Amino acid sequence: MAINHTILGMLSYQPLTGYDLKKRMQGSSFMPWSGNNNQIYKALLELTKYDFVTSEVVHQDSFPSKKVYTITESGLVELKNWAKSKPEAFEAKKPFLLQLAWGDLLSYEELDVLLSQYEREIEIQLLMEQKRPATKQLGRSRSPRETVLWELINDNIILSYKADLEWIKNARIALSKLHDSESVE
Amino acid sequence: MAINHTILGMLSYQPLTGYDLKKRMQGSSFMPWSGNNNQIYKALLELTKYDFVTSEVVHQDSFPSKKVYTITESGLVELKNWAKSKPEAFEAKKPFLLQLAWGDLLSYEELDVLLSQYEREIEIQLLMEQKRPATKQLGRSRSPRETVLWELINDNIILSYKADLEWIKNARIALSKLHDSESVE
DNA sequence: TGTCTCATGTAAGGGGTTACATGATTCC
DNA sequence: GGAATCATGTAACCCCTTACATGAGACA
Repeated sequence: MAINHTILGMLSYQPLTGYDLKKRMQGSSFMPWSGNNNQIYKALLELTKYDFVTSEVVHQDSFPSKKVYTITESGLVELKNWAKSKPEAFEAKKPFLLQLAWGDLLSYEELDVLLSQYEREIEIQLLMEQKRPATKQLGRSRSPRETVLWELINDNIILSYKADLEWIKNARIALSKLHDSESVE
Repeated sequence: MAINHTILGMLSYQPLTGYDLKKRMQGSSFMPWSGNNNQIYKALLELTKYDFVTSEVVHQDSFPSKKVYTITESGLVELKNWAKSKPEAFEAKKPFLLQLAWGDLLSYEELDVLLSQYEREIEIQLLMEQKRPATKQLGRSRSPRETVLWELINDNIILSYKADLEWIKNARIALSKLHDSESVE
């Protein structure tokens, strides 16, 4: 359950409430969760149970009371151990590839519409990613190295969109060439 | 629920049993499901309910009886409409990026071990993908264009691994340069 | 008056996973 | 004798999502 460790990670910068965590999660794209209440408040309960975090209720005059969570010593140890643990390969869900797999049911025109729609979609995602102020949500950098790490994360996301864009452009060319050669015959 | 349409797609080649579908799903990497019974037999029930497939029980002497599913006319229409529907962008789950995000807790040595483990992991995935006989599981090609589509799908998967490999190599270089510059100071 | 922000939680349900259950045959 | 293949299904559980519930203050 990486979401628990991700929360620990965010708390390693500073104490935060569930509400804060939710906003940070929603504002960052390398955290693959929607940042819904259900997950976050449940995760905080679990982290409390394992003594990885402690919480303190803070009363506010003009706002509802909030629970501020702070990472513990053993929480930091857990976070570091997780950060060192053997990495897994990524898993991609690409429903577009499934559509393409049965694309032979479509005409060349329909296929090209499909491909161009996908191209535009990926372009939009890429632009949104490039506009986004990187990883600023996660607290101030603790070292120059940490800044580099965040840039690398950002690069990875951007590169995966760029790779898909390259691919789709070549795919469109390949299919239009095939179309031309077939209409000549 | 793309799995239902994926099953329709596989049935568009030929009638198949749930067991056949499971094996095909497990043998192909662009279908992001484990191909477990629960999903497949439930999906077949649902497809039957909507009259997108019909089934026929075939008795066998040396094996258990099997239910062979056949796609209907309306199932084919549904499949084609889905194939034309507006494509979504891919979604990637990259737990490694989450680990990297808190990588500043590690030493340079620990970080490089982590990066090299990831590099090897992606290399292994890439090799497995390149060894795999593409999309041969899904029935014989119905047209030259379909063959091209399958090659494109295969390319996409391979390219996404290659893009990540490129990235991790550059990441390691960037971090080792930073390390060198810091140890000089 | 209505919507937004702050703030914590619960409910219902979809989608996915592994493991279990059964039972014959085939291959080492 | 033991594992693998053929074949269909169920059970338990995890993770994640949207929507609901409450309730005050700010802002237009």
